[in-house]
Amino acid sequence: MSPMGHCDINTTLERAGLSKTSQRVAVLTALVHAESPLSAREILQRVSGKGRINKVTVYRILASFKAGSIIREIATDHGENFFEMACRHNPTHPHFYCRACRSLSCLPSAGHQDRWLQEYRAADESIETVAINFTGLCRRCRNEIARDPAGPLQGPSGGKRSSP
Amino acid sequence: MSPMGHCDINTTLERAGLSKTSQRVAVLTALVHAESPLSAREILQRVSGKGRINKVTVYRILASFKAGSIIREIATDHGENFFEMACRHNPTHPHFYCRACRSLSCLPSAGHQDRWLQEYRAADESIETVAINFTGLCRRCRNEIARDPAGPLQGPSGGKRSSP
DNA sequence: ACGACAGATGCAACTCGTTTGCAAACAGTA
DNA sequence: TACTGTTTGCAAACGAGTTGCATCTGTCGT
Repeated sequence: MSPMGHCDINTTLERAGLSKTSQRVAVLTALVHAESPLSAREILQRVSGKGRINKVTVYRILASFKAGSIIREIATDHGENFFEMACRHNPTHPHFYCRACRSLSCLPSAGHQDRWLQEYRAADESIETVAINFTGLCRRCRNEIARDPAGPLQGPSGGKRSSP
Repeated sequence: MSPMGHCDINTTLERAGLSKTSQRVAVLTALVHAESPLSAREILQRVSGKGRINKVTVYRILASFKAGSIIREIATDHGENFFEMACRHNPTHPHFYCRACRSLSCLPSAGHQDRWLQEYRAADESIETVAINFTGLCRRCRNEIARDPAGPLQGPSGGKRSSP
């Protein structure tokens, strides 16, 4: 989907002033190769195979990456946040969040987003980021509901946790 | 700031098919009179004075209000979500979230928001809501940092929880 | 007004994402 | 190689939000 895998791991870490540890390389690699934004949990899963790494370390690495503007964080209802590369190959764009399966996907850029950021920044220099988030049901969940309207996936409202 | 207080409590509850309990009236009143979106915690505080009410009840009431399209929910990094009236006196608009004091405020509507919702809906009917969220430092926190750059409020990155 | 019943509330305990404190492991440098 | 600041792992904590269940309360029919 997104033109990923372009960013060099070493260069990226260097430019952010971060030393090259195996854990940071692993997390960054996972993010660079991700087809869509990843949650901390997903990152931990993908990285656990290669070498020993801890949940806490993942969170700390993500915090340092965000501090170095290597990645962006995308908030969702439900508390679980997602992370994606913030390199020039991946300009800011809207996201779509499925309230049923709680997956996040990227939408084509509306083009306005960075322009807005500039405009609003001029008006009030404290603004640092813009996020445009769409919510609804992804195709798969919509079909699932059509098949079983009484299932665990309710209408545009419903409970928060989908799994018991 | 926002032209609130216009919505009749009874009518609003009735139209959503919700019985008129003292707790629902209290929560709805708090939201109608709020000058900016409120978190569940803030709602609980404001409502605790008037009659007995429980945290869980607040969450359940908010869920039912959202189900009835009485309110909108605004997600933030940090997991704490905010709620605001969704009546016709308060059309959808962007929000600004201060990453330091974690307050949420309303921004003037860019006008695009509802139009976008229509357009994207046409392309993929599963989309239900759009959210436009700006992040940064509010005026107060910016000044605070200027005064004490080594204080608890770091740069555009930093940790999440501000309190110990 | 009264009584019954579905729906709403309170309480306690829980889940889950995220954070903190501290000691052990590590990287970069002298 | 020894030294020193950084990074990691572990366990425990935190806070928002949720669930199960017993109790209470609107609402509706009489």
